[in-house]
Amino acid sequence: MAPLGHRALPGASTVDHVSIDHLGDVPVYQQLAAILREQIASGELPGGRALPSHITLVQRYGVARGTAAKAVAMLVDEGLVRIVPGRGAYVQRRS
Amino acid sequence: MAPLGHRALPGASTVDHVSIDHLGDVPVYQQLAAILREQIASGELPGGRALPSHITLVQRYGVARGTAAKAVAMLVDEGLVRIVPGRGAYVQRRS
DNA sequence: CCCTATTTGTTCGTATGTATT
DNA sequence: AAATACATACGAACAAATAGG
Repeated sequence: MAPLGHRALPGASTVDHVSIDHLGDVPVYQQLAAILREQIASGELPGGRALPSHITLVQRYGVARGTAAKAVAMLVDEGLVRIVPGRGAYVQRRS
Repeated sequence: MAPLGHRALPGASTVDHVSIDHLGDVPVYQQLAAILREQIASGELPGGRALPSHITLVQRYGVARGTAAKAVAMLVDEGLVRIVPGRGAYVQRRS
């Protein structure tokens, strides 16, 4: 069994973002949720702003769409994000 | 149990919940396959009806998704169920 | 009104890694 | 060692809602 792609994410583009560790103990969807949660907390993703789409997250972080959806779903459960059907995911405006 | 013909509401599930024994000798996926097979045979799951999704089976019987998939795959092999990709698993219409 | 594109949600299939028996 | 079971992850396909042309 091939020891899974061990390549260190070649597209390590301008680290405007944190990379995902596909080999560590922390699940990918939890890592991605943590990244987005941090961007919300820091104001990089302010209230009312749309989150990157699933497809964008897939391209930007190298994860599967289902994994991206799972990460966003976590933020929805936490009340940080609101889904608008057919539109996208938006950062909740805090009162 | 499960008196046929007294169904007031279409979606009202008779909670005749058969439990899975995770400690016995019979593999979980075989137990689950037997449960579904019985529901098909009894008409509780008639021809054309969609089987519960993997996720539903996970929540309802407390098994892993892979185990639920394995159980459904058995019914497919037996010709009792037909898979429609992206849709779900449907009970075969018997002639 | 119809068509297309975008986005989210959900489905099944499959593979991997780990733990247990 | 082998079978079983679970969690995670990726891929592909279908559906519904929305928006714009």
